[in-house]
Amino acid sequence: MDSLFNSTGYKADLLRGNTELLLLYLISEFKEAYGYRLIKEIEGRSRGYFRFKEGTVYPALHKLENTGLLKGEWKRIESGQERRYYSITKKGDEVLKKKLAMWQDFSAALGLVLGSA
Amino acid sequence: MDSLFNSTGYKADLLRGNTELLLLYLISEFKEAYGYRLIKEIEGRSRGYFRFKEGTVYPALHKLENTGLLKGEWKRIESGQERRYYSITKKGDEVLKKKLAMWQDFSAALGLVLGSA
DNA sequence: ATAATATACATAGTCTGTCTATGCAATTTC
DNA sequence: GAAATTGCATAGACAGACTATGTATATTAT
Repeated sequence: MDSLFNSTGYKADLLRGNTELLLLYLISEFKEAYGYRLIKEIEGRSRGYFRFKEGTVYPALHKLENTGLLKGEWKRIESGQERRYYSITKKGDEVLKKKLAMWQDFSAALGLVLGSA
Repeated sequence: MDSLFNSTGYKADLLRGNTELLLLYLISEFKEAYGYRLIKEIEGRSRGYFRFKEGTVYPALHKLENTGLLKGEWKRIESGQERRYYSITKKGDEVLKKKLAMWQDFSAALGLVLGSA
């Protein structure tokens, strides 16, 4: 199939570069969050628009941790399950600010070209 | 270098999926346009923000023509140079409308998550 | 005159983020 | 006890934007 859409309902390409922004933003807001929770939170806040794939989120979190933007820690909850909790680092906070500004600049520029800022 | 930016000044990832939107939009507005003109027009309208690469635009135009969204035609101008002029097809116009709506939905959803629509 | 810049198009190859698909394991709900 | 949910993981496919390079003519600057 050669559709504009994929299983998520939106074009995956649009997400490029914004996944990290969303993850950093929410982890910063929550102080501490784990992958599964983030997937559900993003889906909820966007009223079901975003439906992040595990194959997108977990590798992204690993990368953010490996590059020092997040700090991860395993915690065992009452039920016995393990969860990896992430918190944002100082460096991560700086990158978050930059990515936010980049998104705003980008969408403003696109609006300029489309004549409908 | 592990910068957030590339030579264009913005993160290339953000452009993903939006290049075709911009090209279709401007060709639709101009009725007829050629690659080099589009590059300059997009740069001008975005006040220098977008600086499309030839390696991005020409292959994109070829793809849009091959998939029937654009119709291309060689024309020789007075100076003797050849230009390939593109016009939008009926199918291209439908896709443009969809892509515009997709962009609006996407940025609205992102705004919801970021709590700053 | 001639060197540099602008116009105008082309394409092979690289890079990388998202997706698909699959796997494991415990818990909760039907 | 079967199915769905929670929770994490990763290999491989895919595709779009980039880098780099090539061609050719025209214009501007020195």
